[in-house]
Amino acid sequence: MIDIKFPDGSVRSYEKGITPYKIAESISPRLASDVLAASFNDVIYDLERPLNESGSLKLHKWEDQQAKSTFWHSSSHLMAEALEALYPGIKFGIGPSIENGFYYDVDLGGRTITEGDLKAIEDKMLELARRKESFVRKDVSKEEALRTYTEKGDEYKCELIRDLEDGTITFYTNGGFTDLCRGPHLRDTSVIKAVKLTSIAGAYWRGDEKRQMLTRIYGITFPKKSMLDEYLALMEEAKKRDHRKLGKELELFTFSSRVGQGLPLWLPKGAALRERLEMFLRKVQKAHGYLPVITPHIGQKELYVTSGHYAKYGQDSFRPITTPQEGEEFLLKPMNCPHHCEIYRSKPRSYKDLPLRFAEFGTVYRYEQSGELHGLTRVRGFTQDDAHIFCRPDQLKEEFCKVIDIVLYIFKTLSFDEYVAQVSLRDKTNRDKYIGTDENWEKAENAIIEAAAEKGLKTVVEYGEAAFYGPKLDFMVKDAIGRKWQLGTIQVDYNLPERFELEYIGADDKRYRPVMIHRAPFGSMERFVAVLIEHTGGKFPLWLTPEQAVVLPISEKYNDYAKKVCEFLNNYDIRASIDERNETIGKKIRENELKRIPFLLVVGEQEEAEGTVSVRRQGEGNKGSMSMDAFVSLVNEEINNVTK
RNA sequence: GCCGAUGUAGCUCAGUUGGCCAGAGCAGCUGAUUUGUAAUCAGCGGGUCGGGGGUUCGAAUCCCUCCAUCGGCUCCA
Repeated sequence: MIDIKFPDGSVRSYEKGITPYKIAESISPRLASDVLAASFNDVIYDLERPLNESGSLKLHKWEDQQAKSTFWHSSSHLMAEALEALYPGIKFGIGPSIENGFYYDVDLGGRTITEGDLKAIEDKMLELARRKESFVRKDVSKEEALRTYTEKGDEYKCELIRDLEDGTITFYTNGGFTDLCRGPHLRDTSVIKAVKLTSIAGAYWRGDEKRQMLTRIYGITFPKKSMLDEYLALMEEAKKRDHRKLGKELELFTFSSRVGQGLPLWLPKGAALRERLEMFLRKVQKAHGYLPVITPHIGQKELYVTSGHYAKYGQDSFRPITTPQEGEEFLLKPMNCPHHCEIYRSKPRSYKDLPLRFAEFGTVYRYEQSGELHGLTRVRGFTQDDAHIFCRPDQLKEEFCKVIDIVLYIFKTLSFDEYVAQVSLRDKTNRDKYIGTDENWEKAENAIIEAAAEKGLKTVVEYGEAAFYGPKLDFMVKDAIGRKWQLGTIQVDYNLPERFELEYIGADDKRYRPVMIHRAPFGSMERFVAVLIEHTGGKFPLWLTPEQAVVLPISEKYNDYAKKVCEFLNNYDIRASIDERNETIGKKIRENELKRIPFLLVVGEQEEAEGTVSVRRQGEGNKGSMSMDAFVSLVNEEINNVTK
């Protein structure tokens, strides 16, 4: 007998060799039908894999990530089975589960698959799923595994097997398809009820651009048809919120192939929005002791040779700008830090001067690969809400805490209510990758961890994700429809102070090296505006939105009164305009609703007589009429509630 | 940069066995209408069919090339 401990702490005894599925059955038939995978001593197991020792067991239903990943991994095998049936001789790369679904990389020989073929593959998958084919696990020797795939002529699998250790290799079979796989898998295919193959793309074998390009087919599956419908509805919603689409519709920004790829042009409304965000941040930073500085868009090549960026990125980025002066070369700045280091160096610094916090909305240029450009989220010219804090090592933690305060204040004001912070630390097994002393790293990593804990941040720690020059803290927010975006970052840097030989004079009159913190709560104005558009669906908060109200005269007879209303509001710093086109009131309402203007003020005979406005809130309909003063208070109250 | 797809009016999109002057809706302009909470009516103007080259009696349609966009891969100081 073996003892199985459950998450609630209870322990039950079972016969040795019992499977997680049988255990689920012993608890309740309902559980047995819902359970998709199990974790035994924190390792994910097949439900049919015998348990031969005592340990702790958790049964995973769909809600658990472990269940989803098992479900999708099995789905990728199901897709592979369907593909092999439809395209005999096809070769397989890898087919893992991913955050939303799964993919499989395949080599079709000379054939191609297009979007039009996906339906047939989906149908085949559903047909196979209904056969209730079991996933059967089998241990094989390395020799046998190699022989199987050599016979099949699948060099990709052979390569994978060669990297595996003998004795750890397993095959899984579902129906007529057998795959090299460590598992785990579902009991059988019948629980896969809904299938959607979402896209098709090229992907290099093992992510190496010098190697064979395989065809990657993406898909997602669910245990219920209704879940697929929900998922597709969410995708639709995401499409509606796409910042590229809304940016065009709301006239916020555009691109021109004549200006160049990845170089956004901000239209008047977008510029107004962005400027307001900058003002907001400037105010917050001023209150936190930041000192605004301004630096040029270019710098001599030597500056970046000193910083080390030229050696690392010089060949792959914008090339130097030459001048009539022989040998003179300038670079577009790819970052603001070197300039800020030179500001630090502009005069001797005392330990009493620190921390120094230099802030700049600094526009930088990076030659991103053309295929990587995407709307405003990935561009070649962008403006960082940058600042560099130069401090003493003993001030590091406190400064970190203060930066976290700013970031959280921003999230709160802009209603990003869900977020996690990722702490990126060194890869402990490979210290050569990093510069700086162990002692400093230790100090910095602890400072970050402690600061995050003190501020009550929900964090995940990632080892090996630190930059070579220091550890960092990145913020990921969840938007209104649950998608995750990376925004702000806070990074510790020991490298640049060293390279620029930054110093301060200590209390003992000796020279010391300051620590530098890079931080950008938005990341960049471009990226942040993109995320804000997708988060709000274009319905920006009242204090931020380019146009707060529009006055709609019922007919041209009331244009004069509308003008009076508009001027009144403008006097109170409310951003209002008039729609005095000769159109029906219905049409004006429709169009201004679509422009997501928060307040529509209808005025006609009655309003003119009473000196009122009839207020309509975007998306909420008619709110009745009120005096102009009352409307001003209504707006101001809403704004003050958010930004105070 | 690589693989695949796409590119027709300001916007959304029709238009392939290659064949009269390339279409629609919305937007725009002109006029009528003077409107009470999500599209008033009529008329008019607008397109190097992404650019360039080629095949053909004839190209939006077929081929080559370049550019841009989209989905991925790789990358992200």
